[in-house]
Amino acid sequence: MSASDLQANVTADDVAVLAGVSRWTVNRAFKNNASISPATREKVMKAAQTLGYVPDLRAAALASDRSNLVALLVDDFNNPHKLVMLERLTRALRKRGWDTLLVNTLDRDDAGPALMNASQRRVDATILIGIQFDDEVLVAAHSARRFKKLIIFARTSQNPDTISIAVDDVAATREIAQYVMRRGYKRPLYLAGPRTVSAHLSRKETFVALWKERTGFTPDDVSVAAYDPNLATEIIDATLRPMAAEDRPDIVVCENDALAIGAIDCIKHRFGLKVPQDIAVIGFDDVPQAASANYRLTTYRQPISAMAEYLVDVLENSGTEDLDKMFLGKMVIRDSA
Amino acid sequence: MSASDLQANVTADDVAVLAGVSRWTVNRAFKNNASISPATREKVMKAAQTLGYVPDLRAAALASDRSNLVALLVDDFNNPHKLVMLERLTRALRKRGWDTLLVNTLDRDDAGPALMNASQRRVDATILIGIQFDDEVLVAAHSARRFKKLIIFARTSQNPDTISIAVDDVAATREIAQYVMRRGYKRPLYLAGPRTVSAHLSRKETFVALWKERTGFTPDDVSVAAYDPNLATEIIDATLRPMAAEDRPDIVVCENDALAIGAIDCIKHRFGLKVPQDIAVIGFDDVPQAASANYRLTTYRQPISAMAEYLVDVLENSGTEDLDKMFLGKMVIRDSA
DNA sequence: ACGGATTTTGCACGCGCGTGCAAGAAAAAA
DNA sequence: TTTTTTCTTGCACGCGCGTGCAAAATCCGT
Repeated sequence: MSASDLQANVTADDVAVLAGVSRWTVNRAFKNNASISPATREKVMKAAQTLGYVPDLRAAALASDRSNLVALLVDDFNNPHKLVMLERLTRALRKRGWDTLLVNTLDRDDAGPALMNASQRRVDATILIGIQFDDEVLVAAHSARRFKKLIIFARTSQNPDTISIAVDDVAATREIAQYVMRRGYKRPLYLAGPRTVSAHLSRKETFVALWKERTGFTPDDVSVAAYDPNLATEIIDATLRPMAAEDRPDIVVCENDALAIGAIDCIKHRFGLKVPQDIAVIGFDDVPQAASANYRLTTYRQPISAMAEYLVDVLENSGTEDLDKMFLGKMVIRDSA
Repeated sequence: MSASDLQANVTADDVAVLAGVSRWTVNRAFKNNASISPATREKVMKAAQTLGYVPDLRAAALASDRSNLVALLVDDFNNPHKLVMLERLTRALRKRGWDTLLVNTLDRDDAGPALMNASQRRVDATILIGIQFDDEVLVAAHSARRFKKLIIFARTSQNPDTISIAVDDVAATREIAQYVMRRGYKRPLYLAGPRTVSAHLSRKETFVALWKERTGFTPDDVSVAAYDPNLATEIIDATLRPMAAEDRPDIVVCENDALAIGAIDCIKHRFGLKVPQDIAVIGFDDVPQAASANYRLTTYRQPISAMAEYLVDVLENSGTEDLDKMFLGKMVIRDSA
């Protein structure tokens, strides 16, 4: 075997021999705040380099019971906003030394198995970026003590065993509602996604309550089974089709941009109407394509990066205090409403 | 401690005691093809359930040197097609017992560290779903024997140390070129993404060569630094702006849908032209929004699911034969060309 | 009920590293 | 120089499970 031939499994012991130190010193050289002299560290690193050694994080996790690994459970890949969240989260996590296990919750009944999956990897935290997880699963999972931390990202949850990092939906919805009123819209239609257990805190309920309180009228609302633009297109079609032109809503307020985009497509292409002149549309999230010339969507931007950073703060925090946090986003006014 | 109180760290030993078997029998009960009698397995499983035990995959990976874990390196979250690939890959992997480590390659120089990251977790394979990785990094990484398998997904690579699972770009581009000619377009403009090392096999080069061979004319081409619709919008704007109307291309052939969508936005909203009447557009990938009423994009669909399934086949294959595979997709004709 | 074929179960050892402390070396103070 | 003080290094033990084989249990036909 020539000198340049690298072995498949180089361990810290091999490096130790070459560097003339103990195995523990080798591992210390790779730790950040370890007490080791610069000279030794350099010596070790050089030996490691020639041998092609990198520490084995499996063994480290096993020995220390800390994996620096989080599981990200995702159950909806139709919403383009998920890609944004994935990017921001993985970026914040990796920058600060955390790795991410991406778990696709295959279908509605797969949340349990997916959680168990994460549990078997002994991740330090499990993060939910979805909407279909019902609270019962969470309670069951957490009461089994299988998760050090269970974090609901970008969705509020009043489950006490859970840490929720999300935008303040009530404040956001209030801002949206005020904008809609201020612009003089009279007949809003609320387009919502799937109904979850905690629906009484949802954007739809808040909007409807607010509108009724201010105007005395209860606005219409419809919902679809998933945050899928195509479903939005179909339900708006089905809703507007039988209406006389003068009965139509003058604005469709959507729970998020995925729905708003589907709604706009429907309004423009199925009915040949103009947005916002005939029917305005307002979204939530500010997905990348909301800014495109085709949509120019008025929407509400969540501070995803700040939320992701806070999430890592939470991970690095070992305390037991209440870590829920609500963020404020801001409206992005474009041309659709 | 009450009976319903579950300990934090239940090990196979605990379950073994409760079930009255040995520790090894407990772990066998959780293995798929282990030789164990149904009765014992059930007994073990019941004990495991009451204790809330699940096997520790870290320890299993350490002991067996197989992790059933793959790393997915992604360097571009702008292209909506990535979300599709992520979904299909994680689905195929998880259905067949594999977990996924999602690694965000933060910037251009981060490919090396990202690879090392995966290496430290001792993943069974590393999958690249990006375009900016240059071959040198790959060669260096693989020659260090740090990866059991290095798979390039949805992009061809002629690197011999690498397994490439991709659509046959030459065949696909030929089909597209033939379609463009058959429809009578005369002045195509090719819109490409970032130039990689292996550019001589790329869609652009193939298209340009083919067009020249058939017509004698070399079509114009432009490229952008990332597969970002906004960049596509800008470059098309900059390209068309100074042209006399009669000099404009009659079709923009795009390396993928992300660019095509940006091109359409530009053509329609910056120039007020009609697609396809004034300028046609053709894409590649068939992203979800390509089907939307706004775009109705003619494009080429890759068989991502089949490719993902094949990828898992490759993972389960321990042989050393050449595992590269080219897939054929199919054109999806809509209204944009 | 018995001998052999087959299935099921138990176990010694190792996977590679962390923890926490104690011994040793180096630097600072006297 | 000697004594403290501070840094640096070494180490026993354990983390939870897999491997491969041998012992035990079960099965089958007769």
